Amino acid sequence: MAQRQPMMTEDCETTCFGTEQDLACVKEEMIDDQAAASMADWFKAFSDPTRIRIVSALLQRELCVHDLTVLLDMGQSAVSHQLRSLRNMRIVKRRKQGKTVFYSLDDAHIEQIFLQTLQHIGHE
Amino acid sequence: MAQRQPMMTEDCETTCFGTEQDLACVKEEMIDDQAAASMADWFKAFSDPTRIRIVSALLQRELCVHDLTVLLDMGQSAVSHQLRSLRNMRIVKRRKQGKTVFYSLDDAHIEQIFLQTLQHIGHE
DNA sequence: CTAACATATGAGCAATCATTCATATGTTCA
DNA sequence: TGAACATATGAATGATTGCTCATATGTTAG
Repeated sequence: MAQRQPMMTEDCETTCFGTEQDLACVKEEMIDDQAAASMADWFKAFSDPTRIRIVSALLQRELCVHDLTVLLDMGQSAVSHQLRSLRNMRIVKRRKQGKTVFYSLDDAHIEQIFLQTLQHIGHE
Repeated sequence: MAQRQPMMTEDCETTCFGTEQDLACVKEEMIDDQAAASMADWFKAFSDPTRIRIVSALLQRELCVHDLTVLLDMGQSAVSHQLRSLRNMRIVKRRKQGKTVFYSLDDAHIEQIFLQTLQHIGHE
């Protein structure tokens, strides 16, 4: 625990390869905290099976909430909650028509990201 | 709550656009549950700022655990725990050299995914 | 062998999350 | 207006997560 302080000075040049300068250089190129948080949030939006399935359905066409509950075989409230977070992340948008609310994708890149990831997962 | 049963039969053709057949067709094309879970897990691996920062550092070069703790300004245990989950997801691999363990990326696609996402987040 | 070091890991804890339940809002139809 | 419907939302709850603390494992030097 108290080994952190002495490490910074000299040891690092001997134990790990690279000098302090090299480390500083890596730090310079690293993503900043805010960007890291944004990026994590973006991935987090897709980090749940229910949301993945919703996006997968909406990739095919616009759908109302009820149809999504049927497709996902889930309660209306659960679907609605997830749609809200997808909406907050600007992944999904809504269109109201009478009593019904239709949801569709709000981001042109999603299909590409989706297919790319599917392919990546595919060969495992 | 009890409105789900009657919905399935006729209402859907009137309230939401599309017939039951159309819905069945969407369901057919939807991602299956297992693939949805895999995909969610993959995204989950990148859904935390600490892991994003680790990957960001490793994108530049191989690094030992200690150097990562310095770069991230975090406790050794926290970094080690996150490295383990990245390792379990095959995002990161390790190479042992004496006392030191060096980590590096284990997936060629990560840089592409990373840059693509950064670009996506960028214009907001 | 022992001491110092580098990393890994299990338990505990606070925070976040996904779902359910109950209810609210808003729309259409009679 | 009132009833039925479609969706949204707040509270409660169980599960998961990310971190800390303490300690274990493994390595090297003396």
